[in-house]
Amino acid sequence: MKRLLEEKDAFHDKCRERGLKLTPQRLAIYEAMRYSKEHPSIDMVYQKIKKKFPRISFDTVYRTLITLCDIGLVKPVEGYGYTRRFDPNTGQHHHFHCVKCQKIVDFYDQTYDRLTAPSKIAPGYKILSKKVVVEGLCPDCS
Amino acid sequence: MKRLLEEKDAFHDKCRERGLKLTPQRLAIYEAMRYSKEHPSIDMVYQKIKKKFPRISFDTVYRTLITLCDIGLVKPVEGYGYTRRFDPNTGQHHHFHCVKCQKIVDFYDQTYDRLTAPSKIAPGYKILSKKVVVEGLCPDCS
DNA sequence: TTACAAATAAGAATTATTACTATATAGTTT
DNA sequence: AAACTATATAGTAATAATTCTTATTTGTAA
Repeated sequence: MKRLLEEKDAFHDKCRERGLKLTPQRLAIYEAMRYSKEHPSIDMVYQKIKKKFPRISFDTVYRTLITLCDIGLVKPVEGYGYTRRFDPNTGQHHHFHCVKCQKIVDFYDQTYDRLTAPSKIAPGYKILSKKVVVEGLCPDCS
Repeated sequence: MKRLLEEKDAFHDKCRERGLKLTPQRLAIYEAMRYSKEHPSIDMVYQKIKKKFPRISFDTVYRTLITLCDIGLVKPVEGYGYTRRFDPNTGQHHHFHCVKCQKIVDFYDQTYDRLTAPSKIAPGYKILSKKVVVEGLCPDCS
């Protein structure tokens, strides 16, 4: 309970900081993302939110997810040509993609975290993030 | 010139092997991909091919790129929610993505190539590929 | 509590992706 | 070299994803 309140406040502060209004829709979208594990698409979030806000528009969910990316509360997930998906986990981690069912699984690995940028792309390039993407078949599909 | 012929033959053989017919369209699409450096989208390939084959349909380009992926001559590129793009480089390499202009740059790094799969995702998961994706700003954008 | 900038809903427009069908063609086989 | 047949293609239509427009509503700061 305390944790919930703290997060709500963190979100509150982040919005304030950026001059964004704290609307119920925006908060609901953030919370739906925050506790999701499935790296949802815009439509998946929209379907979930609709249960609480039957009158919310798809566009609001769409814009809000982009906004949440802009302020760094969620991240777009790298994908292979299907729908865009989002990740509430903004910390350093890596992804496994199932090539069959398109499931995306987070994993943590210190070796991967410690990778340094190769010197070849260093000069002129400003590096913002590095991550390892593993593809294969998940236990359900293999 | 010799190299060109060899590649044409390699393509020829690969098609034969899979029971695919060697059509001028298919060859043109393959060659357009083969010598591209920009990780083109379906539409980029279509626009290029149209100059040689004004009557080619978008669908043919679309289907052919999927076919080329199926037979392993090109690979879909991991992307962040924009249009699907393809890579003629099927060897082990890694990508830099410019977050501003969406340019994708190949790079090679032996340390990255040698990464092993973390034990956490080993049991049950069948790993097919691993690659490092670096995001940031390219020299033109930074 | 009022004014105002920002956010929303609703729907339309745009762009991307995929599917369908009649015709044409590559690669045989006769 | 003519005919055959399984694919492949062009043309177009359908579906899905993304973005824009406009009128209205709502947080927030004064």
